[in-house]
Amino acid sequence: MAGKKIAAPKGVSEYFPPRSAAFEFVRDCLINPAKNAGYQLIELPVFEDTELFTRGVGESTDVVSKEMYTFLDRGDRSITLRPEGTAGVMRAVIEHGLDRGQLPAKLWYSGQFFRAERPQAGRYRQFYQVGIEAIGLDDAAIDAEVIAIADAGFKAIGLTQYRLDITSLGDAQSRAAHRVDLLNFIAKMNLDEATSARAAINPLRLFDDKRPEISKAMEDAPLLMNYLSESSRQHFEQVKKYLDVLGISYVLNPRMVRGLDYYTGTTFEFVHELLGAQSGIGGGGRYDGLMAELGGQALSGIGFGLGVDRALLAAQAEGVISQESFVSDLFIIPLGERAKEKALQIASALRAGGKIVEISFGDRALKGSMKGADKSGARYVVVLGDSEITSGTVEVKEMKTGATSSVKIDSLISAL
RNA sequence: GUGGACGUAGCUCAGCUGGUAGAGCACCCGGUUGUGGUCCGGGAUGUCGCGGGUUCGAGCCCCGUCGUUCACCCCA
Repeated sequence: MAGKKIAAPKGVSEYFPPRSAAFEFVRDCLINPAKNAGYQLIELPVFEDTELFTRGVGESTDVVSKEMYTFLDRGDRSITLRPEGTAGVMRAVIEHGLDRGQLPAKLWYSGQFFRAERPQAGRYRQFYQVGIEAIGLDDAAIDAEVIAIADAGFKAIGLTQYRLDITSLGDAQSRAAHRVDLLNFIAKMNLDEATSARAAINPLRLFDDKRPEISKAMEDAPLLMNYLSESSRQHFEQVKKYLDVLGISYVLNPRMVRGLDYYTGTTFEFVHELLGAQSGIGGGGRYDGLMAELGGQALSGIGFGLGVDRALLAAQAEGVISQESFVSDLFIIPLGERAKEKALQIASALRAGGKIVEISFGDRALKGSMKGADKSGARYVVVLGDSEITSGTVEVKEMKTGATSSVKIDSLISAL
């Protein structure tokens, strides 16, 4: 009869009481600024045709080449659990013509994402993200607004010990010009095999290498920032100006690298100071070629993904989440069968009126039920027995003060 | 995928040079009839991650495996 215990799959993040309340709080903090800015919900599948990611995110990226959960479904279709959100949103926008109305199309989403990496502090195989996408607008003001929305979410949580890194990856011409010089520079560097292989795929990656000898050598490497075309440069100047107007401080980081191939122009990253190696709590940027790459019209886009798990970790590291226990309005303790039935009726009436009501079932000892009421943080407690039912009156006890007062059962809702 | 640390009750952990398991918190019951938070008394709980080996005997030693964790790679 004793079955073997089944554990959760490796590396997933799970939230259960009491911490789940903090998770919910953090997630809502990150979502609300998007809603307040007029973004609308898009709810998408967690699995997609594998080709969406190989084409959209880029075959050469680590995410696609070694971190995807890919499998064949029963119809022999290659399916992949989504490793990020933007590609799926673009697919849906193109498929359902969401780009046919007034632009920009402004969408937000939240949910689980999947990457088959080795788990680590703040890095899970299933993780939660909140994201937004603004599609079809080139105005630099939207870049700043998108960044501001992310920033507002982190501020709503109460985070202060983080910084915003921004840079511009420029347009195609900017990057092509820079790439030639960068490859020449790297060719003189005498790298080990694995590293030069990475450099061949995307030379920008070397800017991100944490090994001291590499990062030292890269100090003199040519920066993409100095190769920006005139239009890219102007756009970026505008973004910075709008950020200044918004009072959002940022660090210009020309060595910043993002892991997804589709980024162009403005890119940014929020980095938390107390988090250890996986310190990115959110990031995003422009992806002006993605729509066309996926078969849609050539529209630009900008968006972000924010890590709910990491934001929660950051909030705990900063100690900004108040230990707010669950609080119900009323806790009813029925004594006896008749009282149990009455309690069910009272509770459903009060709940219909929007009150949070719990009933202590199971015929526990009164003392135990009272302890349960205490633990739940209930504001009021009512003990319901035969005498209360016949009199139609209960003693309502306020848990914080211990004071009681008589209330007609029928007028409980107004008394609470 | 690579490397280090760890894996004992629900949680946090103790367990000396190998001799068949403990504390605190939490939980349950009680301290005279139906009112919590303090205090006192009592109680239940573990195949010591799993599998194998060494040994008269292993939670303590060895090997493997799974998991957790930290770092690299990479990223939210």
